[in-house]
Amino acid sequence: MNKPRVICLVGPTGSGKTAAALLLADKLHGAVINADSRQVYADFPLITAQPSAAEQGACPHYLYGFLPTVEKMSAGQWVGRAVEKIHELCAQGLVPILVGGTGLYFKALLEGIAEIPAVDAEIGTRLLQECRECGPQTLHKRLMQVDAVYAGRIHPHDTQRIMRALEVWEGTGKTFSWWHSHAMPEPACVGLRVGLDWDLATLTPRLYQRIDHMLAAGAVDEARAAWTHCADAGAAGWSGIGCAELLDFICERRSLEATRALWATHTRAYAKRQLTWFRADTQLHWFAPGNISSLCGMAQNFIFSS
RNA sequence: GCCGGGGUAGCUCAGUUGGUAGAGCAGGGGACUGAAAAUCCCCGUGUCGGCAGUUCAAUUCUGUCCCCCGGCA
Repeated sequence: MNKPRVICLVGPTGSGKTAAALLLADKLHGAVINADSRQVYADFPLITAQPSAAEQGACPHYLYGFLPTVEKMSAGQWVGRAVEKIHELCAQGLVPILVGGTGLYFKALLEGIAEIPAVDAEIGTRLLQECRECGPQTLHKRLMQVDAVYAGRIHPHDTQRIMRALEVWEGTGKTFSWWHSHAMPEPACVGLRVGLDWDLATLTPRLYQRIDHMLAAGAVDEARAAWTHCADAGAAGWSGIGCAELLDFICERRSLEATRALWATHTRAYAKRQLTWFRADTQLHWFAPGNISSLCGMAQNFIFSS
């Protein structure tokens, strides 16, 4: 059986993916699936720039704004949900259009992500405690003993990756590297990767304007309401750019002006990191933001001439 | 006008018991396998406010001038 064909639309934050996706959906008779790790949160539709109600009404949209702020999403979980949706849409004769800015999610979907069983959360908690006491280098040394290959690829200060590799080792009895080479699934679909090409300097003023629009449209109220639902600053949903900065404003730790400025620089820095990720993807086809029709053409070709 | 406290990297500041200086943030580049809007790596010459003096040597000590912030008038 042939694998489903999907369109993967990427680009840095604020690059116009939402509008381009609607055009694509119209041309291809498609539906949109969110591929953004922040737009899954129900409490932050404005701050994470989820498509508006009107936009979502233009064609079917999935995996937007459904997750409570306390809950975590992960690349693996997301792939599971996305693949399920892809099959559903194909069965309905709709072309799946995956749209978002989370590079890892696309990579996991299109190239596979090791099928590692869930590990007991207690292990992670314990490791983190140890890390606080002894520092990440100590744990990195331990990782070096059990999985020199992976340990050699990451930096001794990269707490997050060291923790993950150690918890997989302790929780499954196999090393992280072992899972990577023995448990890679066949990707569930074939995707055309198209991206909206911006240079940072041109994108930056748009990013700043968008923050002003969000503020004018009630971003502060959105954050206040979210805080009444989840008053835990450490919750997964609060780590989004804008959310954390706004929270400090709400708690009167920072002025609105300073909040706006910080939010802006963090957004810009994030767009830069996204550009770095996407630039390294040799299979990605770039399109000028003003040239969506070419993008649609390539997508039509990919979907209908196979 | 007087008395304090300051003027060092784009910003906030540290420091040099005299041998021309370094952190965080910002900025640039990069990595990226279940937190990825995360996490992490690499990149720092700047009249150390101006001028003069002491000294082999001053950003550091002295004098003076300019500017900023408090307080007193």
